[in-house]
Amino acid sequence: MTPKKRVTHQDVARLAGVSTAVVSYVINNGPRSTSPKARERVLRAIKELDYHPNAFARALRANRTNTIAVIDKDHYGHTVFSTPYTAPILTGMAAQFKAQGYYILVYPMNLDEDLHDVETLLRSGRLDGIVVRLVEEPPATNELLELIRATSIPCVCIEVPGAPQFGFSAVTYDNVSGAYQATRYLLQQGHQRIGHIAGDRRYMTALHRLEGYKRALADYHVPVDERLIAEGDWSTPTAQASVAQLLSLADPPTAIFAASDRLAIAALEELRSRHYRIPEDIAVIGFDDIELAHLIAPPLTTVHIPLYEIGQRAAELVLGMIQSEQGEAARTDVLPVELVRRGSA
Amino acid sequence: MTPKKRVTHQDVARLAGVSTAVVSYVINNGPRSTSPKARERVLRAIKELDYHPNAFARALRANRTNTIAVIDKDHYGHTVFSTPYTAPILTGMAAQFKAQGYYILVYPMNLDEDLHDVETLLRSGRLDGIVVRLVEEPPATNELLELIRATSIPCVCIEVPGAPQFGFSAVTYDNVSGAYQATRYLLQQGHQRIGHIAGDRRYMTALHRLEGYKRALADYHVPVDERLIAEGDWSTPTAQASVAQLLSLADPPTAIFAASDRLAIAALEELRSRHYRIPEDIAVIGFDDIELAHLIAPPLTTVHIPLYEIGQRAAELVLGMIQSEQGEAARTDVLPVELVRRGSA
DNA sequence: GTGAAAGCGCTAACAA
DNA sequence: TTGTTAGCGCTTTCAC
Repeated sequence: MTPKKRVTHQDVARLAGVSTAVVSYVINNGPRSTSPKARERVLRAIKELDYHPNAFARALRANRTNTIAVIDKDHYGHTVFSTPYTAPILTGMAAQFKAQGYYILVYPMNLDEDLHDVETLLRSGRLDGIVVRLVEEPPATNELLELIRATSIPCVCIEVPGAPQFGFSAVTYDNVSGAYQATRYLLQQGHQRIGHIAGDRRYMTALHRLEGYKRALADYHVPVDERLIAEGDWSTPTAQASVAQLLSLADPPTAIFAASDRLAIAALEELRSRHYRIPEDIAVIGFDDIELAHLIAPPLTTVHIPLYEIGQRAAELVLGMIQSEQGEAARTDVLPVELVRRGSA
Repeated sequence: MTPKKRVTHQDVARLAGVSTAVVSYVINNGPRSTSPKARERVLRAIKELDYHPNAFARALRANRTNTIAVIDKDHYGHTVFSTPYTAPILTGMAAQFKAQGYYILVYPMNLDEDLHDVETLLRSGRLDGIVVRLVEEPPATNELLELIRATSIPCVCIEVPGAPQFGFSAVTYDNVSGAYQATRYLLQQGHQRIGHIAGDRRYMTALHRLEGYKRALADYHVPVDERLIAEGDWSTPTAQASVAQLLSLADPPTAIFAASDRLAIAALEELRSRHYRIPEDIAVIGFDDIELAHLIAPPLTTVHIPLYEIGQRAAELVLGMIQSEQGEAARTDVLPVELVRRGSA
C-alpha cells in the first residue's frame, strides 16, 4: 500500500488559492476573521484533499496538546484497569474529556515506583492537564506532586488531596462519614460487638474508614476493642483470615463492617462456607457500592460513593483550569457518601 | 509561580559548548557517534539544566510519537474501563508498552458511534500504533478498519479479527472450543437437558459460544432444543429472566451453560433465591474466568481465557511492527482456552 | 567527530 | 480581509 504523502496546510492553501494563514484562521475559527468566500473555498479544499491537521505540529506551535494524563499511583500499578472501584471514575472522566475533544493517556504507577519515568512524561510537553489519583496521605505523595507542580500543568487530585502547599484542587469523598454511618447503623440495630476488617494502612481510605468506625463506637459509648479490628491489606485472602480471626474470639462479633465491598464479599463467602446465615447470625456491611454489591445474595448493604461524579467533576475542574488560563483558587470538593441498606445488614 | 522558561536543546548545546547536533546524537545514541568528552559534557549540561526533550517537536521531526491508541469499540463505549474482562487485557498491554517507553491513549467508542471523531484521532499523526478491540464480525467493522488501513499505522486486532482484506494481525482465542469443552463436560456428567444463556448476538463471542454448545450436543447425539437456548444481551437482568424462562419449561434443564461469567453468576444468584442447590439440583458453567469466578460460593466452573496474555501478545505484535518497519506478514494468533473445574458443575 | 542549517506542519504577529 | 514569514524544538543531511 502506498504510504500516501501527507496532506498539509500548504496543499490546502494552494488548492483553495489562499495563504496558509487563512487556512489556519478557518480551521481554528480565528483569531482573525475570514471572508465567507475564502472560508468556503478552504473548507472545500479540505474536504477534497481529505486534510487532517497534524496534532504535533499544532501542539508544538500552539502549546495545546488535547491530551490529559490520568496518573494512577496505586499498589499494583494496574489497579486503575482492574478494579470496579476506578471503573466509574474513569468512565465519568472519559465522558467529559471525549466530549471536549481531549484524549486520555492512562499512566499507571506502582506505589513505590521510581519517579524518573513519570518525570519524563510530565516534562515531555505532551500534556495539557493531569488528573492524579493518589491513595496515600501526604507527605508520601509530595515528591510526585512537586514534580507536577514544577511543570505548571493544571492538575486535579482525586480520592486523596495533596498537601495544601501545592495548591491543587481535589475531588474526594467523606470516608469518615461513610464508615460512621455504617457503624452507627449496626449500633442502632442493636449490635455491640462489631468487627472491622481494615484495609491497607498505607491508604488514606483505610485509615479514615477505621476512624469513622471508631468515632461511631465512641458516640454510642461502646469501647473500642482492638481485637475486633482485623489488620489487613485489600486482598481477599486477608478478608478470609480476618473472618477466621474474629470468629475465634471468645466473644465474637455479631456484625462486621468491612473497609471495602471486596473485603465484605470475601467475608460473606467465608461466613457462608462456615454456615453462618447473613444477616441473622452475623451482619455484614461493605464500602464502595461496586456494581457487584447488589448482584450477590444477599445483596450487600454498603456505603455508596458517587464515583462517576468524582470522575466527572475532576474532568470539569481540569478543563476549567485549562480554559481559563487564570490560576483559579484551589478547591477541594468533598462529595457526600450514603449508606445503602440492602440485605446483608 | 514562575512558569519557568522551557529548557531546550540550544541551551544544552550552549552550556556544553557543542552544537545542537551533538546534543541530539548523545540523547539518541546516534545516528552519529560522539567523542566521549563531548558526550560527557552534554550529559552534565542536561543534568545541570534539568533538560527534558519536547516530545512533540521530536515527533514532528522524527515521526515517532511513542503513543499507542487502544481503541475499544463496544456496546456502551466505556466497557473497556468497567468490565473485569478487559481489565487483564489492558494490564497485559500496559506492562509491555510501559516497559518499552510507549504511552497508552485509551479511546472508548460506542458500537454505533459516528466515525468522524476517531478519524480525527487516526489522522492527527499522534499514533505510532493501534490496538483495536472489536466485538462484531465483519463486515460491521469494515468501515473503521478501512479508516485505520488508510493511515498505514501498524495495527493489531484483539478478540475479533478484521476482514482478511485489511491484512491486520489479530490475537484472539477459541470461543467455539471453550463452549464445546464446557458443554461436553456437562454431557459427560450425564446431563441431557442443558440450557444455554446466550450473549448479545451482535458479539462474535456470543455467536461462537453458542456454536460450540451446539456442536458438542451434536457430537453427543443430543438434539438441540431451541427452547433451551435463552436469547439475551450480556446484562444480568437478562440472565435472571433467562433462568426463569428455562425453569418454567415442562422439561427444565439440569444444567446451564452461560455465555459469560457475569451471566452465570447472575443465574447462580437467581437459582439460589429459588432455593436450588448448586450443583446438586442444577449445574452451572460460565465463560471468561474473571477474577470473581473463584471468589463466589460455590466457586464457578468456567472457561479460562488467557486475557493477560492476549494483551501482552497484542502489544508485542504492534511493537514488532513499529520497530521492524517492514510490513510483516499478518498473523492471527488463536490462544487456547480451557475448562476450569470448580464447584458449580 | 562536529557544526551549520534545512525543514517537519503549524500558528500568529506583522505588514499590507 | 489577506499574504508573508518567523519561529515552536527537534533530527539529520551536508559540509568540513
